[in-house]
Amino acid sequence: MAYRETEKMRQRKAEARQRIVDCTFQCVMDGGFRSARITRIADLAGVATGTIYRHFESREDLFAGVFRLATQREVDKVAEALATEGNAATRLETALRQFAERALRGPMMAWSLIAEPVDPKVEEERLKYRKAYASLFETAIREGISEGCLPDQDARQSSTCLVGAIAESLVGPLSPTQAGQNPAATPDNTDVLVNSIIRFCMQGLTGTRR
Amino acid sequence: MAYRETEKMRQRKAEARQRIVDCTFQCVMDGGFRSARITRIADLAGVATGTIYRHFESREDLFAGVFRLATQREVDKVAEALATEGNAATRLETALRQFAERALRGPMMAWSLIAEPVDPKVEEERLKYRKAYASLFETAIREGISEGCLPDQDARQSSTCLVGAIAESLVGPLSPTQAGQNPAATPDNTDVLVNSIIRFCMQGLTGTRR
DNA sequence: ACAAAGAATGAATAGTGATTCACTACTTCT
DNA sequence: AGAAGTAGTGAATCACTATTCATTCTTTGT
Repeated sequence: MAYRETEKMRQRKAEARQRIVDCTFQCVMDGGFRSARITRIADLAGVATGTIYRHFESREDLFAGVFRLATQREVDKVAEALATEGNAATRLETALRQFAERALRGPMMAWSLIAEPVDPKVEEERLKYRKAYASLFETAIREGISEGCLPDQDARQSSTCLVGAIAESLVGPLSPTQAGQNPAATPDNTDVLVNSIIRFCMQGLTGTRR
Repeated sequence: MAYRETEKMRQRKAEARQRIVDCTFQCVMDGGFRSARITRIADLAGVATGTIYRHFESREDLFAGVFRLATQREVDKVAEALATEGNAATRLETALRQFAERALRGPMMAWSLIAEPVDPKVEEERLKYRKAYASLFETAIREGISEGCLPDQDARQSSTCLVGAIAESLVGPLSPTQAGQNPAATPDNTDVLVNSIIRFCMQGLTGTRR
């Protein structure tokens, strides 16, 4: 034998792979999955199109991976918010706010994750992503119930409703309108929007007027 | 001149058009928009593929039209439920139930309307469709507030949350799992599901424990 | 320096179905 | 019956990119 993969090579490959992922990220942030072309990604990453296929099964596969990564970031942030001090209700509120505010700060990516029409494999990831959120919320709701700060309820159902209510509330503001940007995104507007979403959600959870 | 469109012809064309629409409906009910092929639709309707293009600008256009029709049906049903006797809260509850039950009764179509990844023009229709629901709910909420059976709130925001909460709760049960059918759809399960969705929604609206 | 691998390349290909359009068939009117 | 126009046809074309793969370039060990 004469060639054997060495650490240096392994690393170089890993870097290329990372670059591909990063550039895909970039493309999605710019125009969503639909408009992200393999050739464009390859150009940005400084590799040939063929090289992408040494690292990923297919375009869909690459996208699913990137979707999962983007997702993980977001879910982690929410998990973090749920892991702070305070009673469950407060923590849930913080987490919901985190979710909404982050989405409004990176609208194109958020739209892609929440609402952009995507290929089946990516859609599958989206289902998982939504379930991940729901699971986090569900756990917190359970804690709230045993803590006594939330009334007894179907925690799974409530968590699903939370995810839906936020997602739907964001779809309008996030949807990329063809010409120009949304008028929405002032920090002021954001606050008002987020607060009223949260109000509904917390009422739904607590059954108490806010 | 020698040929002039006559009533008979107009009618025959209208029938063909209708047949095309109906068959598209059928295809979508079977497998969603993505898998609905123009050739298949043409075959079912008993016309040549070219004929479809004498009636519709494009596939996307045809689909958008069908989406809108399907939507109209659903929205009308909800409007109907909101137009019955009783206070606004009760009517809203009825309407929410109507929405959810109808969706679970025609799961593939409901999934296509609510969550299937679709082309941009169709997605546009979906946005309108969701707004249509939200508007209906919004009006009812306003009525509820002035009737005094609902507390003061941001009616637009609450209505959006309602739509989101229901839609999200249905996506799981509706999603076509590749192999075989969902275990979900017994009438019994349906009731439990629908009731818990409604509970959350009504708590969100009223701020009162149910 | 050379041989034996593997990695990278990117022009060419391929798969998919929507869409076209030259043609035929039909309707209407004189 | 013929002229003039319209509707219907469906095989051929087109558009679009993801994907391939024969070839070239690098790396590694002797």
